[in-house]
Amino acid sequence: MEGYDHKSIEQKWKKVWKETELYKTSDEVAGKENEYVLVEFPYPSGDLHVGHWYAFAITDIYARYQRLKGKNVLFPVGFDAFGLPAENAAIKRGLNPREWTFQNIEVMRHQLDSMGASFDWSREIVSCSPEYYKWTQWLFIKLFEAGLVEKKISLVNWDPIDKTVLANEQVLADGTAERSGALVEKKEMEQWSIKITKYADRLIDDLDALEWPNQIKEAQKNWIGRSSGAEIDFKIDDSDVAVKVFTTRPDTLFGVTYVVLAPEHKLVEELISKVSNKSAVEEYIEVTKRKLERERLIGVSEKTGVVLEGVFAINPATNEKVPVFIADYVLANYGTGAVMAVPAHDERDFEFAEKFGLPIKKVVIPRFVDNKNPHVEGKEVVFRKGVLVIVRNPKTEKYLCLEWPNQGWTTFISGGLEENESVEEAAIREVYEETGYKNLKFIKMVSGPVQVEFFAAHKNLNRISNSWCVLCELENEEQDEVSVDEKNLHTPIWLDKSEINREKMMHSELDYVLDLWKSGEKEYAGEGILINSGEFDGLQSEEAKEKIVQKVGGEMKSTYRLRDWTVSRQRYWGCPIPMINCASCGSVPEAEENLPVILPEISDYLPRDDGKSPLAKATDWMHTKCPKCGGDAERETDTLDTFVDSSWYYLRYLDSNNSENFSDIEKIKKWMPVNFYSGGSEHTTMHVLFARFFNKALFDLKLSPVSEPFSYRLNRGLILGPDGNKMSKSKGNVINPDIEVEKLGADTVRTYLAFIGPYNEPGSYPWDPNGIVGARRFLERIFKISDKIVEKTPESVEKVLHKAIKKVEEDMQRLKFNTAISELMILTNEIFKSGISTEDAKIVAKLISPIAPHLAEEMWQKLGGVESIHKENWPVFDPEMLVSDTITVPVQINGKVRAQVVLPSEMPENEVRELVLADETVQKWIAGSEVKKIIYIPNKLVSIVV
RNA sequence: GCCGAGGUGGCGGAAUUGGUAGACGCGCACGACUCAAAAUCGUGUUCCGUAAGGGGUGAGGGUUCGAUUCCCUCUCUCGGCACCA
Repeated sequence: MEGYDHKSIEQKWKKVWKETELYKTSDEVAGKENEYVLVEFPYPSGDLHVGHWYAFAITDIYARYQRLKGKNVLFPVGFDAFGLPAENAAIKRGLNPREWTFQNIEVMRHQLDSMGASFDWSREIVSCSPEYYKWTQWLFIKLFEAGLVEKKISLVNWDPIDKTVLANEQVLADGTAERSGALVEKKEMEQWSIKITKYADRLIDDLDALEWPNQIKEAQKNWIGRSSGAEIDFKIDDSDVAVKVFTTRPDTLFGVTYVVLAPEHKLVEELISKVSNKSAVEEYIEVTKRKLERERLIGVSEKTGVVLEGVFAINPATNEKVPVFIADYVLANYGTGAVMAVPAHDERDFEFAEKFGLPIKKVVIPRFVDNKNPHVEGKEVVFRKGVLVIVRNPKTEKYLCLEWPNQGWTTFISGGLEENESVEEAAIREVYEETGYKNLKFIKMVSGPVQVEFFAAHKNLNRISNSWCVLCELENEEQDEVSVDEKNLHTPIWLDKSEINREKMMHSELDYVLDLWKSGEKEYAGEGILINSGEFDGLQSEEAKEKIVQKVGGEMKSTYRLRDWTVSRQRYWGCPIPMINCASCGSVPEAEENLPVILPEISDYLPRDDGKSPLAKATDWMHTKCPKCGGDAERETDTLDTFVDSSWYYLRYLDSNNSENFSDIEKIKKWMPVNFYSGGSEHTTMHVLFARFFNKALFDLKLSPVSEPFSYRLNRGLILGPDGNKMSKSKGNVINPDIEVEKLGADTVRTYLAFIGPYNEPGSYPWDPNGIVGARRFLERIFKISDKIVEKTPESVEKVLHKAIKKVEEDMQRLKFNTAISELMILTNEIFKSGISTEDAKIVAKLISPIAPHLAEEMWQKLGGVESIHKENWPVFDPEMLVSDTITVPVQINGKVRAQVVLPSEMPENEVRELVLADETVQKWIAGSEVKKIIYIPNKLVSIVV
């Protein structure tokens, strides 16, 4: 028979599929469930790279599988066609951005077509077409009417290269622009902004119900960055103003020793008249202003700041006056722009306090529950103040410990404080009582109190002990006899520092104490038990938080890292913001009947340094009438961030040709939410978050029937160059899929990419030029199955076939296309050994059809199929075929596989034991030893212990 | 620093509930076919060892008849967040 000619096969079937409109999807098919399979629509850069293939062709496998499983599958495609590259090409090469874009789209349509993907092209959308952006504008106005859009002067991210404002999401951690790489500047500009922060809580909380990969959910949570705490007012002494601070640790309020304002804080202006060091304060503000945002972010270096001399804030818990500083470690745009500083319990405050010599007041002590000696229920609970003594012998450099033979512990010496006794006195007394050493010198406190909860076995009671840790030195080794009681309990031993072993130490707090002993005392940022906090002493942090907030009249509140979404872009190639500025009416949306506000043709696309869009040059277009009062007015000349276009496109696919509405609610109801959404991980905190927000807002406006748009989201992996690096022209490691398709065929590229690794994990896989040859070889073997046709499928092949039906089905469902293909390879190898019947070969064609649709269709037709294979149903496996009469079971002896025995399946356990023990190899291994135990896991293995 | 995902042959990866670790593919080696090569087909391929046997899933410990899988400690890689109060 002739060889596998991918070119003619693929051309032939693509044509047939197109002519028969095989993939045109109805909104409803009787008896079929709808399944919406979506891939992020591509930007028409004009070049379909391997990444697009990985996105679309592999998702197509899933779409085709779902179709075979009897679902009515929608798999649409379109173009996210507004954006900077078009405009930059226009500027650089004198092209019209529209023409440039549509030319690219034309090229990409052909490339996308070459995949043989089951797109319903009749629903194609192009976001830069007026038919589409009319509805982007309409939805923008709906959000405006709902109070979710506002124009405000804000400090924005200005990209000096692209000369436009960027959303926070478009600025990288090092302060450079994601697109241009320019160092982003902060500018105050009047911008349109969408209030995504109003939805912050729902955007976090609704994630819980979604069955998405954890990484995506966590990344979104981190990005939104909710922290729960409280806002508390600190009155300024001798005035009627107050500083509102945000804190997550109201339980440390009694430990506040100063208050810090961000240099940009509004109150600073007001307070500056009162300070006696005005010039120093003004200078500091000037200096921090000049520091770039980036330095402030990454700098992390030395704490700087200046005190407002003569200004004091009043701690509402204690009524103490504390100094007020301004310092740039406090950020103006987070929380309230002011913090209460608790140096004892916050690392940054601690650093600052050390540098400025401010007092450090400890109000929380760590609390430990000793898991090795937990409280025993029913026993008395006794509280005490205690001491933990580390005794050093300066001559030997060894440390004194006690061995408790009955419990197997080694501990430091510890005990309770007696009435009117100081910690130091108690330490020296305890050492004397327990070891007889007479001459001890107190050296220092290793730690303040630490609370530990444990059961004191020798006293038969539960203890809660606040213990101080003390370091003492032995002045000489003079020693008295100790009491018999003490002697029976424990023996003193001297250990090297390195021998003091956490494992053997009695109480859990020792980990903490040992750390302090080594590194010295610093701030304790954890939660614990309150001390020095008046009526709240002894409470745990969690409980104290609410009570303290209540007492001082504060308010429990959350703040977010998430900022509102600035959507104005000072660029040409985008969706015009459909707003009109009227001198008398203010900002007014364009009347609905006048939509779309068409993007005018202009000749000069160059962005301007003054922060205005190139559209400001289209004066005819700009001058218009106010829709409200009819007076002269001007159009908004900024365009929308392209993320607005892509925040709703999945709804437009459902009704892409509707000229009366953005999308018909009845159609949306049929398809939403999207069942499967494949995209790039770079969009986790951008597009996916914006789209979720948008859809939620539309849900609240009753324009979308669901509050979450995507019931499953997958961040797909990355295909690297053959050298293991990210593909890039400069590295010369770019694989052009068009060339691979030409050489080996679309089916081969699909198979290879599906086989390269699991699709449901965002791994990165190098393109292996040999690997794709392997995929081609496999398809050639599939093609040659027609040479292996026999009258009746041999039983050995039949069994493998049914196993494959089951396994491929499972793997497709869980997106492990790599193992599905591996199973098909095993099946193919078996067929090559023994042959297969025509009818069963047709099943094989079905199994491969989602992966290699052209080849499968060709095979199907040659085997006598009439209709398209892609209209068939997934084969059903016969469970009978999966069980066999005999099974081979491994025999483990002492955990090692030593023999294989062949058993009839369903053999009773006692017979299995007999048979196994009689086995020759088993005999050899157990000869001379006594069989202690035999474990039989039916049909799995036998384990013998001797 | 916090949060998340990971670490398995020369390589990509498999092992779905604790049950024969390394499926399948690539590469490599040998063989068949060939004057020869390519293609194809076949055999082998975790490491050490001629073998018997032993070691082995980032490291160390634990639970278990049995651990890549569960628990503890540590380590490294990748991703998100980060002077975020």
